Amino acid sequence: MIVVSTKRVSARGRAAAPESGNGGSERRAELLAIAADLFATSGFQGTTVREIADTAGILSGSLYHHFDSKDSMVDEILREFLEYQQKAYDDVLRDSPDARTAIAELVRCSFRAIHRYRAAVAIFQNESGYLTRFERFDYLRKASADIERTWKRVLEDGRRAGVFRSDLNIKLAYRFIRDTVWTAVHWYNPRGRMTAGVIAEQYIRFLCDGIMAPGQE
Amino acid sequence: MIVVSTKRVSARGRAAAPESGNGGSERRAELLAIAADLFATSGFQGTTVREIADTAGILSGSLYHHFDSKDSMVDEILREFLEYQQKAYDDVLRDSPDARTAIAELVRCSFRAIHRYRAAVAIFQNESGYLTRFERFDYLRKASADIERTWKRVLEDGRRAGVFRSDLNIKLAYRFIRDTVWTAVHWYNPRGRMTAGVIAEQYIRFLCDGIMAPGQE
Amino acid sequence: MIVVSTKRVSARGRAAAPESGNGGSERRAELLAIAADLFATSGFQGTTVREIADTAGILSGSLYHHFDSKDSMVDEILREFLEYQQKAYDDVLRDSPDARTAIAELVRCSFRAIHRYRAAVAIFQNESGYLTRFERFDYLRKASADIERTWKRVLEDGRRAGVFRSDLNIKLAYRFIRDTVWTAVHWYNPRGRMTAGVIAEQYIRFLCDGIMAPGQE
Amino acid sequence: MIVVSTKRVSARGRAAAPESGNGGSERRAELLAIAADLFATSGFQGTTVREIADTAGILSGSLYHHFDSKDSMVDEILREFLEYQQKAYDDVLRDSPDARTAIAELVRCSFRAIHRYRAAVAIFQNESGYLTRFERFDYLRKASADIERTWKRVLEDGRRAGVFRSDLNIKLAYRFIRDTVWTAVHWYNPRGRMTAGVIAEQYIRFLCDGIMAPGQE
DNA sequence: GATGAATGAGGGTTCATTCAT
DNA sequence: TATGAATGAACCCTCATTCAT
Repeated sequence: MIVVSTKRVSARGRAAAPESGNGGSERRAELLAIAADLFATSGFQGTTVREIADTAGILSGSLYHHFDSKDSMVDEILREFLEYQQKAYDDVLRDSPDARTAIAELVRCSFRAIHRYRAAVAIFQNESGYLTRFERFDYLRKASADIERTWKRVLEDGRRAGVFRSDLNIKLAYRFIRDTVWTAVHWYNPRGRMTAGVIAEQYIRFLCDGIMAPGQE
Repeated sequence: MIVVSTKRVSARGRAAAPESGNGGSERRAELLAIAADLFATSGFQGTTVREIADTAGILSGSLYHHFDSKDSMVDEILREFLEYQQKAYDDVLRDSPDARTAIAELVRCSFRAIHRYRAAVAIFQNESGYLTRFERFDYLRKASADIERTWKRVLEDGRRAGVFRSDLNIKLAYRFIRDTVWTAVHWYNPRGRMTAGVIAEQYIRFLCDGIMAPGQE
Repeated sequence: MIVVSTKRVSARGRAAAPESGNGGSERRAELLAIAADLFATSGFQGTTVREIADTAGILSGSLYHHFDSKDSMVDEILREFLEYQQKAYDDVLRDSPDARTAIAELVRCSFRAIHRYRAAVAIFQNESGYLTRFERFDYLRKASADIERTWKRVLEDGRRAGVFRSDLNIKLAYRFIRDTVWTAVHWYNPRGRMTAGVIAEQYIRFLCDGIMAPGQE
Repeated sequence: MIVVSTKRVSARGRAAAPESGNGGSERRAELLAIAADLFATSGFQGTTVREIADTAGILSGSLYHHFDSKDSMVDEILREFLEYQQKAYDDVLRDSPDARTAIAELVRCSFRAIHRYRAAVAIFQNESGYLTRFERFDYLRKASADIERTWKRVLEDGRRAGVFRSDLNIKLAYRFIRDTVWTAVHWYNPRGRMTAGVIAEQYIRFLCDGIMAPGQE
């Protein structure tokens, strides 16, 4: 019998290449989608490998033909999202003519991610704290830092250029925006009447102009 | 000092009163504080009863002299906070002369809660989804609805009175505010330079006026 | 071979079907027999899941691959026996030409059960009181009532027909017989010289004629 | 401070003399009665020390001022009953003019015990098997043997004297009688219409003459 | 006599994971 | 690829018992 993959990996070690070279198989993708939804809904720790398997209609042991471990599953889910997200943010930075546009584009782009990678975004929000306890997920910290840098750069540029208030507390503004935008993933309904795009526009308005009526102050 | 709720019976295991235990003792309060911190930091499921006991310097079994169960602990932690919070919100509604003031007071009052009940607020944010799976924690849903009603009433009043923009989407505005305010609990540092009060004022400013410089639009 | 009952849901913990497990496997039957013996010998509460597993040569956790819980094990053990027993009693009622024959057949049939389902009979005797505290085991009460009805019907028929003494206290006679017959399970030795059949005949004689020598009174 | 009693006793050791010399205090007797009832109803293992204490209105730790251990409680309960019972049986043996009378008296005397020491009798029936695993309760085996010897002697005498059937299987007859008589403790109701005395007479009739109508056979 | 806090061993159960088939 | 049986560690909780106050 020819041994193809090794997948030894003492728990929480690095990701041993799953089955035959890459993550291509469709079954894999299905399983990953199922896992992502469950992780997003019930939490990573709150989801058992058996639940994933049950939902997929197989036995829990069979999942290990596709993935090394539960950790590998989140890992893959998160990496895919983060790769997309970093590229998207970079594009915004490159293409925006001014800070006003850039901020708006970052918001739009974030809501697009919420739409496309809903489960992954939720997991990133909820489980980063837990996962970064393990070396394997150190990259989550780096990803957060990258995201933070992107937003702060735009905010600083805008303040310097007189687009944003001169007394703007960058750190606080960043947190304000980040929290309200990303937390939206928890209630966003992809099949609801409010599309991600519509919500994004409203949020941009909130962020830029606040909620007061003109003339009120 | 707030009077705790204590063992209201109901699902997830009969709540047999632990021997002699009651709501009074100081030890109880200590243990509860330890548990709250751990739940906030590591999640409810991510915290083991042994960890709580270890941190308290006793054996895990000894915890059950004071509490019926792990569930009872979160229950008590959450009830204390919610009781405080509901009263605080009611006071704001009663005492605010206009919507502008009311919104500002709600924000201040929320940040005071974040300061005083940091762990409980974090738990309420993070674990409501999980806990409301169990009958015993149905009241969390009700509490969320109460909070929502409070904010929305103020927003509607303000819009009607012409204080807030006439095209304000109440539902969306509520979520925008709620998410950014309450999520702050995750990074708020009670010993940091930015006090809860200072953050509150800045957030009020963001919410009311946005981040744009005057004249920009 | 009797078809087992298997996980009918109901109280005392949700009965989540163990992975893949079903009513068919031989391993299951082995494990059930081991558990039954231990429950009969040491009591249900007096038997630990670890003891069952040790006796079976596996780890305690592995039992849960086959059964939902300790409760499920007794449940299955008892249901199999009761199903058999009810059918057997019904057959006697249907086939007996007169009360004398019927009583004798009921005794024989009970001793056959003691022989075939020794452990289950002992558990039914010893643990019904404890188990019926839980909703899940309500059916034990019903089973007892069915058995009682069967015997009493025969006793009443016989008294009416003049086969049994006209002053026979049915209720007391039933208890007298039931207690002496079923309690025999505690000392009956399936490999002893006295077979179940022999004991049954002697017991029939005791019941019908007493122990006095003819002419004595 | 004057140390009066030692009560060290490594678990399941011999009974260290309880408090100041004897078992006289009334509180003791109350507590013992409570424990006996619970042991009889819920089993020895099925009764927790805390339940006993709760029923008595004290904390579980406080029980240990009266008794060395849970074991000591059953021990005392059983010893009192057995002492009474042995004396009673001896009296019967001494005073009965013939086997017929002796058997009847043994039955009456057993039902008197069931009435007076109901809980103890039930415990002796149900828990002997478990308790005799421990050295401390070896005397239970001896007590059973004594009881057996008493009955068998009467049965043998009666058979030899032609009072009982000449083909009587002594061993089986003993078990038949013992089981039916002692098991009655499980349903006997001291406040019911059927007094222990009445039941005894009926049982004597069953034992001696059986249930058949005269002339039937 | 009683309390209240704690111990320490053990109970039933869960769950990620392994592996022969 | 999947199954089914098993592992082993950990989890929440129980309970008899101890002991300072």
